[in-house]
Amino acid sequence: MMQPGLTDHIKKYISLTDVEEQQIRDAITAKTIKKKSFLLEPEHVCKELYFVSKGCLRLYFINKKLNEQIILFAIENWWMTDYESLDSGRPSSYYMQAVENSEIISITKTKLDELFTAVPKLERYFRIVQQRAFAATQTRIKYIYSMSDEERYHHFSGLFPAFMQRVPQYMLASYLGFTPQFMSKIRAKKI
Amino acid sequence: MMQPGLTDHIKKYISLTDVEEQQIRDAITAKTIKKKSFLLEPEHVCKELYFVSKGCLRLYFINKKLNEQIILFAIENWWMTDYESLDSGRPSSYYMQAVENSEIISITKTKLDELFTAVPKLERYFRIVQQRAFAATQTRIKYIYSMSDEERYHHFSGLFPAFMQRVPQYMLASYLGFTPQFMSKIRAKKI
DNA sequence: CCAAAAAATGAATCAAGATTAAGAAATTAG
DNA sequence: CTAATTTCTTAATCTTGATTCATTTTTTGG
Repeated sequence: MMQPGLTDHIKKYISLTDVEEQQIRDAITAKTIKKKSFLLEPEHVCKELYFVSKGCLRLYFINKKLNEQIILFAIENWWMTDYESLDSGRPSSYYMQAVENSEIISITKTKLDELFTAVPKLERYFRIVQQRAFAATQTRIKYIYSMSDEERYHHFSGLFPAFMQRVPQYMLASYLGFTPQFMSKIRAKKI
Repeated sequence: MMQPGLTDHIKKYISLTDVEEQQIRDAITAKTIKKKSFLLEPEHVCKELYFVSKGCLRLYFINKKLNEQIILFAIENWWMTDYESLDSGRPSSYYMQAVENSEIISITKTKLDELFTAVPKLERYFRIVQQRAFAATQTRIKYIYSMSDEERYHHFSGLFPAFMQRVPQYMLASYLGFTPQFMSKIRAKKI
């Protein structure tokens, strides 16, 4: 079953000729991945970028206290990769895992670089996508530094009520930077 | 006095013809700004991007407790703007201020958009720059979530000893997300 | 449908860092 | 050179959220 996939997303930002669209399709690989399966594990070099057509991914690492620490989620129409590893060629320190059964489009860094040469317009698409991602992360830092954990929980659940339903609470707690126990405590206060 | 400016930085990532270089020069404005002067204040719409040729900028806001909270520094060869305001046209909530007397290159969003049309190659430059900025912010979030404030202080001062000397301690404390008092406490332990 | 695993809750104690309130040191401007 | 402002430090107390450990609830797989 065909998802409203990558090229549709690209066409929201730039126009594509049929030829260009085909060049893109030739460079990418669609895959279906099951919940809990991994796209990347620590010590492996990250060689691909992933676009979520359907489903949800998380990027996390194991901190010193041996807890999972989620850095980022990606849902429909978001890209995810470990740019640090991808750019440097050094091993990643992250796990990238499907939180739900997901439809993913992957492209290797090599293929993407070729694609940038073949379809230079794509630079624009990625520039815009990257800029949005940066702005979102910037805003996240603002919230981390300006709200208490409890405030951030309420703020986040106000902004993304649907997403709250989609992932286990302990993952949200991790993403928001506190413990599941504390999350329970907040929720118990007022529902 | 001419700084090794923007076009030199651009040419680290893409090649430019003399014509293209001139087109860029025509679109930008160089300015010298004094320490403590503002490039952006809250309630104003951010209409420009700034590139630091020399000096240092900070982006901060006033939090609920009426303290300055620094979101980001920019030193030589970094861009700074409020993408949220720039993209949406809504008023910013940030101050952007020179931490040192600085040499800045500014370009309006309008001019930059024109420049992208005139010199499409620039999309690539900004895509790469944007990607690095995103990766850096991502890494920052990782550190926020995986280290204690004290650890983060030591980590940061290990990575950027020169920068530590450049800005007042209370600004570093703010950037790292804790109070100047706590910073003094850490420093008193062991120097 | 049931057993096992995963996820959520609860309560007691603890620790990192904030807050408050001085005061000392360093910078800056006139 | 000196007053004024800015920056840094110290110490006592307070708060938020972590830790620990146990239990309950929910989900999943066979």
